[in-house]
Amino acid sequence: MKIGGMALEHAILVSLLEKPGSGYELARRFDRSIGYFWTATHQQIYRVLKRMESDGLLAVRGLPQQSRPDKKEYSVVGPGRAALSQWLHEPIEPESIRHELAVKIRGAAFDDPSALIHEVERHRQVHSDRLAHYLAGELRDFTGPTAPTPLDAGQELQHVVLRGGIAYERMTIAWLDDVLATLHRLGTRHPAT
Amino acid sequence: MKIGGMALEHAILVSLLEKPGSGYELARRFDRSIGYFWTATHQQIYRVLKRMESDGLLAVRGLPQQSRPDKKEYSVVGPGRAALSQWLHEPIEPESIRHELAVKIRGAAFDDPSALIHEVERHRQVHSDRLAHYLAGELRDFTGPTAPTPLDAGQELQHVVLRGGIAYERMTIAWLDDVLATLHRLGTRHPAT
DNA sequence: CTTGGCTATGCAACGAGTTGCATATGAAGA
DNA sequence: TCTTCATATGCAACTCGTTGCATAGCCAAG
Repeated sequence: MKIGGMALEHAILVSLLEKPGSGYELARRFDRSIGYFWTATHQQIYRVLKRMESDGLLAVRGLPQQSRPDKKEYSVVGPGRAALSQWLHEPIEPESIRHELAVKIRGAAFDDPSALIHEVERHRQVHSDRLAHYLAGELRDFTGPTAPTPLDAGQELQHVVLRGGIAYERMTIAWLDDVLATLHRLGTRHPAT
Repeated sequence: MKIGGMALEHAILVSLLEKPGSGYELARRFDRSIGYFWTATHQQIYRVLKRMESDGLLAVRGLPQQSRPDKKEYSVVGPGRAALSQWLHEPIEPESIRHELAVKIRGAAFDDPSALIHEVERHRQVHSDRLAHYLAGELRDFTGPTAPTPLDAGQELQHVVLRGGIAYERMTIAWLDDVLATLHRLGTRHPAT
C-alpha cells in the first residue's frame, strides 16, 4: 500500500462518486470537466479501473448493449469511499510546476529568440480557447439563468475549482503577452550570439 | 529517436549551456532557478547525464578533488547544441494541468469540506513563501541596484520566465483565498450529506 | 463503396519519474 | 566521541504515464 502518488485513483473515485460510468465515459470526462485539472488516457483509466475493482474499491455492472460492445459501468463501493475519505485527511505536496515552454524560452537565448514567436502565439491561442470554454461552462452551470439556485455544496466546490481554471488561463494569457513583448523587443536589438 | 517527451534532457542542455557543472550541481539548480519550472531528483539527473554523454551530446571532464569524491563536470558539445536547437524549432503541447488539490476540493463534497481548511491554508503558506523567494531573486538579479544594466538577451529571457513564476504564485494565492472563503461559507450552512 | 468517425475495451512495449538503499569523506556541532 | 550535515555518485526495484496497435460493429459523408 503506497500513500503518495495514486492521484489518478482519487480522481476516478471523485468522478465516479459524482456519477457512475464506464471507462470510456470516464475518459471523456477527463477530456472535459475534471480533466481540466487532471489528465489521463483511456489505457491508463482502464488499467487503473481493473486494479481498483480487484482491490474492492469499485463494483462493476455489465451492461449488454444492442449493436455496441458491452459497457462496464463502475461505481464506488464502501471501501472506495473510505479510501477517498482517508486521502482527503492526508496532506499532499504542493504542486511542482512542469512548464516546458518556460524551459524553451530560457533555451532561446542560445538560438534565435524571435523563432519562438509563432510557438508562443500558438500557445496563447490554445489558452484563449480554453478560457472561452471555461467561461461558457461557468455561465451554463453556475452563473447563468439556467443554473440551479441555490447551488448545493458539491456545485459550490465545482464552481470554485472552475474559477481556479479561469484564473489560471487569464494569468497565462497575460504572461504570454509579456513573453511576446519581450521576444519582439529582443528581435529589434542585435541578433543572438 | 523519440521526438516527444525527453523534456529533462532539454532542461539539462539549457542549464549546462548557461553554465557547465556536475550532476550534483545540476540537482541543486533543479531545487532553485530552473527547478521552479522543471523538477528532477538527483537519480534521474545522473541517469540522464550518463545517457546524454554516451549519445555524444555532452562531454565530461573528471575533476579530482582533495577530501571529496571526484567531480564530473559536464558541458554541452556540438551535437548537444544542435539537439537543443532542433527542439526549439519543434512545436510542443501546451501544458496539461495536474492539480491534485483541485481534485481534493471536488472530493470534499463527499466528506466534510471544512476539514480541508487547514490543508488549503498550508498550501497558501507554501505559495506565499515561494512568491517572496521569487521577488527577492528578481530584486537581486534583475531590478535591484546590484543588477547589471542593461540586461543581455539571456537575462531578459530569464527575467520574463521569472515574472511568469511570480504571476503564477500571485494567482494561486488569490485563488486559495477564494477557496478558503468558499469552504468557510459552506461550513456555516447545513453539514454535508 | 470506401473512408473515416464514434462507441467500447484491451495488450504490449517503452520511457518517465520516485523511493529506498549504498558508498565514501570531511567538517561542524552536541 | 558520536551524530549529523554536506559533498558526490550510483544501483535496483518499482509505479506512473504514453504510444502504437488490435478488435469489432454501426453510422454518415463523400
